[in-house]
Amino acid sequence: MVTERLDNMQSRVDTPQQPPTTPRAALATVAWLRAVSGETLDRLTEFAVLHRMPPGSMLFEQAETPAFLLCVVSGSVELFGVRGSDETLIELVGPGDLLLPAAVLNRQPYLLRARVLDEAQLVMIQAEAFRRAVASDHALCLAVLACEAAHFRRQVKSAKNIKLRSAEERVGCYFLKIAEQVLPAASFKLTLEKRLIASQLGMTRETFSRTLAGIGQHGLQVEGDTIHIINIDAARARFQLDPLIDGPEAVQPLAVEATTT
Amino acid sequence: MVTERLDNMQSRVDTPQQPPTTPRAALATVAWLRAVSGETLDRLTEFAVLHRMPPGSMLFEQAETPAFLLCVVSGSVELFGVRGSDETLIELVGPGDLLLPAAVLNRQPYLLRARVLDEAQLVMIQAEAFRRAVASDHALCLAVLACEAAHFRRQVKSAKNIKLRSAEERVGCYFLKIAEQVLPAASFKLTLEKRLIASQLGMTRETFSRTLAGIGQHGLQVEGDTIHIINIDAARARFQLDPLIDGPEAVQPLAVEATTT
DNA sequence: CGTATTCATTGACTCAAATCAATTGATATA
DNA sequence: TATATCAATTGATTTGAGTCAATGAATACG
Repeated sequence: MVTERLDNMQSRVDTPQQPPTTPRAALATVAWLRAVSGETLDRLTEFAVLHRMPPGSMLFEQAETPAFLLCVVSGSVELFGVRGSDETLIELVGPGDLLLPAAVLNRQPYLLRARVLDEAQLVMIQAEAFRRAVASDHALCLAVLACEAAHFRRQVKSAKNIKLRSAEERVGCYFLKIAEQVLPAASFKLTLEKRLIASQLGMTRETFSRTLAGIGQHGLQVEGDTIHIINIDAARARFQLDPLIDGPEAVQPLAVEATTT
Repeated sequence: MVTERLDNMQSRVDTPQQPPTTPRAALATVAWLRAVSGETLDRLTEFAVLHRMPPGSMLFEQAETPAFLLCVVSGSVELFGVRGSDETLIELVGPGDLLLPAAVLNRQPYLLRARVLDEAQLVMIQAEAFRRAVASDHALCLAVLACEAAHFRRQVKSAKNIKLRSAEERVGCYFLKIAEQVLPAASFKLTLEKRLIASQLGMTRETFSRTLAGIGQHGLQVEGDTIHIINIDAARARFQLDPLIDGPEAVQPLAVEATTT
């Protein structure tokens, strides 16, 4: 029995036994900032604050102009596209990830609404301080580029998932992907609320709920928030995972071959 | 009567009367590379080639590992998500844009298939040379970051469009957006094939075709590839453009306030 | 405690959009 | 000129998925 929450998210450098208490210490836990100099991190966090926010906290609203760059240290944040009273989950962001750095860099309005899902620690860096640091520190710029590249690829995968697969296939692949990860466990629990999975997969709660029964016919029995892996081969036969859709997309620091010049 | 093809695309620095004949000259036409030093552009194009490709040419296939970074100088390129014999248009790329730089930077497989739409001139830069240049030149790194940020935001907008709007709304907003841009013209022509618009908007050709009749009831009469703006207010009333979905998303070079340090 | 409130499930029904199929028109191609 | 080929339209039909509504289960709360 394993949980799947972190599968969608960035891995931490290490498992911090005690949470960081300063912005500086918090950034030190972010894996993809490894190559950035201490001085730059000092500069970034000089006027930064580290906040702990309870679930449900609104971090920013769609169309707002960013005042801060937010970095998730722990917990998780949901990013919604909003239209009137409708919300659709566009991205789920976890430890080590930035919240829409593209908007902050470009001084453009946020395209999404951000709300805390699991109680989160967040580093808040002044937007202008962040821009200046990116503009003046090459290593940071490279790291942010890698981060942004990962975000882009996640979006493309999500678009392919939604445009190329039926609702049942999306749900089936979502479960099968987790099942493959937790094998040889015989079952696993969902850590995400079903309404969020449904929204992320581009369907209504009801449709999602209904497809669960259908999934049961293909080796994955759903019982509440527990999924029992009854027949993995049947699931594999019905739902074919595609690494170009279902594969993980981690932030990769840019690696170049040794310069022979 | 105005065409709309370029609306989705990057603007050129200037309108080059004669097309560039060397990779170096080609990169000089790319607006967002303005701040990059001539030496770096020289280094980038040292082993680069400038190719002219006819419509239909396949540039790379999904799952391939990038050997080159491709930069579109003129013409346009379609990027498809592929599943078996199904293709869905994920992005349409025009002059001045890079083809999936994220994959090239990360040495990861392409998530999409690239095919020439309008005869295109392309600069092909060795992948490793590109990575080295980004790793060693801060200005280039910043420029690519801005480019990648724009791509990310385009993807988010597309996801919101598809997940929050009905098929008719997507089509209506697509046309209305162009109509607003060409006003006070009374009509405009589509430069994109309808099947491509349909695919980009996440629907079948047939559905797209049918919605055209419905759109006609709201002030936008479709006749072949010409759209007549009969009643712009009716169209505005039915299809509400949202800048956070329909707004343009150009590559913006990072600007920082003057350092007062 | 009982009582809201939120989430999940289920049923009945509707409807939007896909599918299948045929036709037209336009553009190549032999 | 006849013949493929492909894009677009249109009709008939199916179906996948949304909507509306009711219920149960779990959790929060006064």
